[in-house]
Formats: sequence, C-alpha cells, structure tokens
Amino acid sequence: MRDPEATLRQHDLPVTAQRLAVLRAVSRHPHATADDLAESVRADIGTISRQSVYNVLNVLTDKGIIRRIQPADSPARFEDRIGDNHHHLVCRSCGRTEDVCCAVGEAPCLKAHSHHGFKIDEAEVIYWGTCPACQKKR
Amino acid sequence: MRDPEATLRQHDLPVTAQRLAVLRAVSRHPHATADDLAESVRADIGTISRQSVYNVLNVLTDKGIIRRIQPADSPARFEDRIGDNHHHLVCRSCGRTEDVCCAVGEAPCLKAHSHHGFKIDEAEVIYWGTCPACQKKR
DNA sequence: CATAGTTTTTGACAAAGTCCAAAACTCGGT
DNA sequence: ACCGAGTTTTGGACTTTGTCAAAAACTATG
Repeated sequence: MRDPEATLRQHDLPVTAQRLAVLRAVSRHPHATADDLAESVRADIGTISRQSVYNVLNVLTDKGIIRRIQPADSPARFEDRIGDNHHHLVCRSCGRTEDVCCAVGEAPCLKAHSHHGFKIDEAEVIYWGTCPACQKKR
Repeated sequence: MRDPEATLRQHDLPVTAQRLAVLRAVSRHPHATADDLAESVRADIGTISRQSVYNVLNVLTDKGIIRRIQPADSPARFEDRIGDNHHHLVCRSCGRTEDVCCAVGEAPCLKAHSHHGFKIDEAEVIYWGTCPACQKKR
C-alpha cells in the first residue's frame, strides 16, 4: 500500500487513526486474521475495539481496497494484494497461507462459463496441503 | 447411495437408526447443511439430537463416505457424490449450490505441483455467482 | 442373553462475527 | 478557529455454527 491516507480519500472514506492503522497492519501482515490485525494495530496505535476492526475490514473489503479470503476451518484472512488474480495455498494443520500464481498461465480454470443459469463472476481456487514446518513435526 | 446399511458395515461402523437416517438424508438432499439434515432426519425417524447429527456427519466424512464442503459465509454442506472430482457453483446471495464438472477436461488447474515447500494434496475450486432466482429478484 | 465397547443424548461451552445505542470524531462551511 | 451534521468508534449483548464431556442407551459379539 503506497499511501493509506490517499487511498482512503480516493474512496471517499473519512480518514481515521483506526483505518490508517488497520490498512498498515494488513499491508505488513498479509493473510492475517481479524484478531491478528487487532493485535498488530494495538501495538501500533495503542488501542482499538474489536468491533472497529471488523467495521474497518468490512468497509475496506466492500470498497475493494483489500480482499477477504475465507478458507474452511479458519477465520477470515485479509490481504492487500488485489487485482492480480492470484490464488492461495493453505496448510491444513497450521493454516499458514501463501500466494500462488494461477497454475496454468492465463488462468484457464478461471474462465467463467455459464452453468445451471448462474451468472458466474469469480472462480476461487484453494490449494490444500502441508507446510514444511508441519511436515517436519509429524 | 445404494445400500446405506451395507455401506456402514463395509466401514466397520455399527449400524444405528441415526446413521441410516442421516445417510438417507444426505443422499436425498445434496448440499444440505447440518441443520437441514437434522430436520429431514426428524421427518424421517422422529427425533435426533443436534450433537448426533454432527457426530454422524463427522464419522461419515472421516471415513470418506460423504464429503463436506465449506464455502465462505455458509455453514458446512454435505454430499453423497464422491470420488468423481467435481467442483461447486455457489450463489452469493442465497447459497444455492450446484455441481459442475471440471471446466477444462481433465482438470489442469488441479494438477498439484509443489510451491513454497508445501506438500499439496488437493485443489479446491468454487465458482461464485448469482443463481437464476436471485438474478430475477434484484 | 449378558456384557464390553460404542453411540446417543443433554447441556455447557467456544470461536467468529453481527446488532444496537451512546459517545467521539471528521470535515465542510462559516 | 469553531460549529454542526453526519459518520465512526466503542462496549456490551446476542447469534450462529460447532465442539466438549459425562451419563444413559444401544449394538453386536460370544
């Protein structure tokens, strides 16, 4: 995130300390959960309510400034990196999440073609596996 | 599901009325939630505890007899149809879920190749969109 | 049919998030 | 620099989905 304050203004969002701090936290900790981010924000500006973290994350997600990812058996995670159509690789045992470019060049599996009359707007891919650390543990 | 009772015996699971009823319910209502299934089971055998529904669904999932799918913003859903590597199409507004065969023949995007040292065991694809009914509503 | 070992039930609990009303803040206009 | 309208933030209660634990009921083997 180049300039959090400018980003907020561009989207007609009043600039508040909480929003700036959450934006910085998401930027510094990609794939963090709301709780992780709350902690990070508190280390930064001292205090923030749980509800505000959710409020801010929801507004930023609605405006398309950040992206929410919600793998099974994990609280929602958030990221900065948007608009480049990447996917995610999630560790089944610890939840560690990494970005992966689409496996096959220009995303053939993302070609949304109609089925059952649905209007498809996105194809989400999650690769499930075990991260190096968890492979060692067992 | 051909023969629920035989299926249970094949997996060394004691046969109980609850398990049979849950199996039948999953079979009759693909992509139903635990709550939906509980209701369906009650219509069938009269009564079942909430916990038992979860117990049974967990055992059946662990044994690979049924599959659990967990789209974002939805409780878990269950299905009968396993082992044919199909994916899902989910309506963002009502949660309606349909099966779709892999978009590109033999699932190129499902080729699990290593990244970040992870050992990948599955690639999950969810197509997001709006179902015909919800397209009309808005 | 007895009994060892599972299942089922009941009720409390946990995690992640939302709802609501009151207090605090942002920012445009003066 | 200050006011005031409108938005955010806060704190607390609440909801949903699911798990834990112990007692009662059941399955299936001998």
